[in-house]
Amino acid sequence: MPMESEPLFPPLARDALSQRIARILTDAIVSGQLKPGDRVAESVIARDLGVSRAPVREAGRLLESAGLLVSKANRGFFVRTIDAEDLDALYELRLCIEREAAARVVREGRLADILDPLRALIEQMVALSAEKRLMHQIVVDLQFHRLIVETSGNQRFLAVFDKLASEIQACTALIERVFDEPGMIARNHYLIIEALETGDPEQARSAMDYHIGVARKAVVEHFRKLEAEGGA
Amino acid sequence: MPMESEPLFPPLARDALSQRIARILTDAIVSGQLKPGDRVAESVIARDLGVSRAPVREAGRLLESAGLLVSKANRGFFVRTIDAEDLDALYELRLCIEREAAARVVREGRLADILDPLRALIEQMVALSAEKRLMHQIVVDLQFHRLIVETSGNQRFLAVFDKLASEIQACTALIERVFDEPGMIARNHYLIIEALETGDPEQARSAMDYHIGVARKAVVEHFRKLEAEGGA
DNA sequence: TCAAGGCAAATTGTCGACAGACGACAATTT
DNA sequence: AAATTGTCGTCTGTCGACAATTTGCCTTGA
Repeated sequence: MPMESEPLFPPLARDALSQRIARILTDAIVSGQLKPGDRVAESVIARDLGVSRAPVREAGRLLESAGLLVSKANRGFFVRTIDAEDLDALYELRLCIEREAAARVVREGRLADILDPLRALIEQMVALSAEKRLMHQIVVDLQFHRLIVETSGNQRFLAVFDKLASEIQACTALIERVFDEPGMIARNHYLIIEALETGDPEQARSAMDYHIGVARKAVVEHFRKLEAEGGA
Repeated sequence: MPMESEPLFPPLARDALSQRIARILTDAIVSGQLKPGDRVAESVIARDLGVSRAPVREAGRLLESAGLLVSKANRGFFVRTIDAEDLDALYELRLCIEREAAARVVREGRLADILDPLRALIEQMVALSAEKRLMHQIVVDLQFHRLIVETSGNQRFLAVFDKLASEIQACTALIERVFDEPGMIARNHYLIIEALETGDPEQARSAMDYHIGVARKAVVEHFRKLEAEGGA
């Protein structure tokens, strides 16, 4: 007899145009087709896609709350611009969350559940780094961190992280290659695992502090340079 | 000669319909007219208010990203339910943010800018506490904390705090009177100010830790009791 | 009596249309 | 020539209508 708890056919995601449209727009932003500050007019998108404006609008709101778009009254949506200061604030928030999440994972003894997946993700990163596929590497990087936050068991942490992650990913096209010391970033993640393995929440916390601190400094500096040259 | 930096006429904020509707719904939720789990049907609201469904929908999305509503596909909006575990996670997140914000305020020497307003807010709280106007007191309480987060200068912190605050406020109708030791909560805020005045970020951090920790425990316990008796 | 299936009401998802708001450019004044 | 005002096209905010989906009820059959 069939277990009804195991859906043989997942719900055939016809969940609505709006979600599909949101994905299309997201891809366009992440891939750099749409650049920060670009206007995203409902009517234009709707015409192009051959749908009415309603689902486009819906998708816009979705991406707005994801932090990828901003809307001005009576003017519609624009791709969110982000400056170095903003990025710095973002990373500081990320720090607060992940620091605590790492400590929680250790404290509640959940580390064993995810050690293997974490290691697998690092290996993926190393491989991608060797192939110079930075954008893809960043995705896996975020998956690594997400897994830790998810395992912390605090749903709120995860929600905030996901929002931050989507914004970070949206910057990928701008980041290009921040630092390319081959496989360095990837391998640095082993330090996090080691700290987690000590079983000491405080060490987990400070390892995460350090790791994110490094990324923060690198990314923010990179952005400051971009602003200095291309800046208004 | 007129200073053009001083606008004689402020921008005549004529919020869109959707914003007004969002406010109406928010009030209904905060005041307890709409209870957690209640259905909020677009069509019904639209009929009642005498507008079309579009702005109601918009308002729904707004409150969804504020965390007051949730939406199920093809089923519409429902007032968000919140359980003790969820509240606990919420307070843990709040802790992470405010702890760091307090430290930042001290570190960047911004305390002097807000000492007076903070004291004024505490006095308001004391007064409201004496009048047993708990719901109003909570609003002022949140303003106190918001001012600190705002002054920290990290926009991300503020954004997250505002979202959390709106959810906390939405629970007010359920919290009723958690603990009523007259003026106790209000006066406890002086401890925070004292810690901030030491100029030591670490003390600021731990004062905030303690303060929010107390609130967290009280609120969560209160909720557990509610669940135990009224629980499904 | 109860389960299965189907029908009807209600509600959301989507659409095309219209009026008002905004930005850009042209016309006008100083 | 610079600044102000008038005009126009484009886009959003809102609307009413239709299609698709869900839910609860009612019928039907064992």
